[in-house]
Amino acid sequence: MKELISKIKSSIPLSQKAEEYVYSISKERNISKGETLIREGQKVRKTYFVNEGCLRSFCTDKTGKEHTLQFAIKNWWMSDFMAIYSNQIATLTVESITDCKVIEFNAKELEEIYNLYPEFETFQRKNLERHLVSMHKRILNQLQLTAEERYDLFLEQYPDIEQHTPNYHIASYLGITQQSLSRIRVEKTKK
Amino acid sequence: MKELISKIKSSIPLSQKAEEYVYSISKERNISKGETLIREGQKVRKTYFVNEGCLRSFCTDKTGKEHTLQFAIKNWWMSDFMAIYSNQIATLTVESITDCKVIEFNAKELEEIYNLYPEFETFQRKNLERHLVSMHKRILNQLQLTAEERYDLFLEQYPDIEQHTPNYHIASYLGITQQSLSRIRVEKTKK
DNA sequence: AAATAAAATAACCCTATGGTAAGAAATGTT
DNA sequence: AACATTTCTTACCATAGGGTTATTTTATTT
Repeated sequence: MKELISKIKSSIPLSQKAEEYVYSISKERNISKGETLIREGQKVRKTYFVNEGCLRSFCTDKTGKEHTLQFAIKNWWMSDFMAIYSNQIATLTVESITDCKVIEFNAKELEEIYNLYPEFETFQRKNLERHLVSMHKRILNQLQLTAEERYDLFLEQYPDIEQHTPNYHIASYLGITQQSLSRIRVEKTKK
Repeated sequence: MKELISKIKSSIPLSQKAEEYVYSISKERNISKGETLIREGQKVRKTYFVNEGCLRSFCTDKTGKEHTLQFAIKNWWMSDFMAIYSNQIATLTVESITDCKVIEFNAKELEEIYNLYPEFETFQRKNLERHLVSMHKRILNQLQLTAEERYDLFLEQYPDIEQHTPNYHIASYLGITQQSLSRIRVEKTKK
């Protein structure tokens, strides 16, 4: 819990009571590599804050192919936000691609904090802003960069992920096939 | 202003004072087609709420090609949120693609409402959630749909935009060239 | 209505990426 | 260490979409 609280405290003032409440509704969990935290088609009850390791969210299309929406590393939130915010069944699956330390929140209880402690709503609003910025950048990158440029950027943004996840997950994040990524990687070593 | 207030009131309770404050810092503006509201490279001072018409935000790459990030129709906010939330110079241009009625806010003053009226922060948090959901969907569509499927979806989501904007803006939103979109449209009429 | 400008389509060929399948390399398991 | 499984690479051809340029259509201006 330390991690989240220190993160919160550095960005907004948080009262003793608010801090205690956050403790009371959260649960530190050690997740081992390959666990599924949220499953497509089921109700989404949890939201996760990553302290260590990496989570991945993806959807599966009709042909069975996976498409990675996000990798969440330290200090990022992860859930199926489409499901939570629109009150629908999960369309995403969330799984751990490394051993992780996460803080688990019940999504409903997290909603209720806002009424009790407005300072927490400020914290969450800022997280949403940060998340939105990151999604805007992602969309623009997808529109204007080549697959190779996107891969370079990915390596910059997530320098630690490459070692921990198979390349086809990265490919599915970049919007290309495993084979195309392999080709790009090979050409890179030639240069 | 009526529009925004009614929108706010339907989603959250808003005190008389908060309502008056929102009035005091906002300005109704009639925008004619083709005006530039935010310009790439300049400081971003304004955020817009669309009551009528349609705004478009886009970035321009090294080769001069435009990439459309968003179309904003009734009840959506528009600005360069990357610039505002990261306190940087605009990388986007925002222009009107039809005559519009918008409510203009000074972005800084909008920040200050949150301290004065926490109920406004709730409103804004919900807007951010809605916006985030829309971006997540957009990314997943880009990853899993063909250009033609994305175009079909676009026509569903923005049935009124097609008549008001040149096709190359739509193409730049879909991530394809004007010529490819033309090809898709022609094939569609054959079917 | 004529002239001009802007947008859309068409036709060319080219390139990046996809699909499939097979083999090589790496990793995990007994 | 041997085997099985997973992941990565290679090679083939197929295809969607890009770049360029020309032509047609539509919209705008005079």
